[in-house]
Amino acid sequence: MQLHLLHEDDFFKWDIILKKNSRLSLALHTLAHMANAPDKIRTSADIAEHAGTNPVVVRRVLGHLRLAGLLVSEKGHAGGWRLARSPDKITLADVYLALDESLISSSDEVKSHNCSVERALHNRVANIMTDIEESLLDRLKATTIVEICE
Amino acid sequence: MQLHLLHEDDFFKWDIILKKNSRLSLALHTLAHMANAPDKIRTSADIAEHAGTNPVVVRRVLGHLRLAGLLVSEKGHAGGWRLARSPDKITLADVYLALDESLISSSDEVKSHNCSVERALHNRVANIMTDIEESLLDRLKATTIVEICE
DNA sequence: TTATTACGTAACTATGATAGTTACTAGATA
DNA sequence: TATCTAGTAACTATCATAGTTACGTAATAA
Repeated sequence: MQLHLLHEDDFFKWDIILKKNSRLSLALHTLAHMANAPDKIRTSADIAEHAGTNPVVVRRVLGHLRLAGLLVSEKGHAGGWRLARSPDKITLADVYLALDESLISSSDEVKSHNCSVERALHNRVANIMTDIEESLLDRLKATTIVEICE
Repeated sequence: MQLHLLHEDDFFKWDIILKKNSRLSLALHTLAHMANAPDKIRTSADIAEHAGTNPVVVRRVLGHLRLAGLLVSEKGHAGGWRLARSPDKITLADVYLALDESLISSSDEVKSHNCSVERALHNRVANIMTDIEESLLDRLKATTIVEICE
């Protein structure tokens, strides 16, 4: 434990996210359904029931999509969620980015590495992961949420 | 909570690993140092001290590399760890695979999805991630642990 | 105007993955 | 035979995430 406290920054960690991450699943699943009936307004309760989760979790996740301009939400009677634009204008990359997902940890640019080997290793892997993430985004950009339902 | 219990399999989750995963960091860092002095035998205690972690954690992680034939370990006096083959024959991909890392969860082929949209979405994303992982492995294969120190 | 509906969000709890730790066994060597 | 080191089981600690409760805010129907 002392070791951890003394050396916790010694190691870089290039973090790849999405592990057991259901936010992207929830977001894409919901958007895909919305793409099938773009005018229908859905409540977080309905979405949550279909997805097998909690309305608060739904509002939490879809809130990111609202901030990114992919969804709009309305309060009160007959309120709920709907697409903010045509579903053929929403790509998987839009959703990925809206949720701040990234293969590389943002805490990556963490404190300097004491060890030159560590620095070199970090640079190598960071370069690779940056390229890979770019490839991933290119692929995600090539698919819209409409295409999922076809 | 009941919802979770009732519907926990409703959602697919394509898991991408490495998040906050220090196993790969520890493995590569250690191998890179070993590549600098291939004949030197290092104890898990020495490695742990340099890495700022625990000898048991080191043995646990390096054990995977031993099973994969990248390292050998010896017990007793003057025992410890060393490379099993020339460092220019060990690529980053070897290490990645030795640790059973994968961008895609192995629990991905989980129970059937009740929802056709979910199935379609899963297939789309799984295809993309499979391709991306292949690209990643290609990139990792192109770098050996020797090159890190140069 | 008031009741109802639904989002927005804070604060807390539960779960699960991972690392850290202790303690022991097995094997090798001085 | 004493010492050193790996191997490993079992436990604890930490942290990220999801789930939950509770309440405030806004919109609308009556």
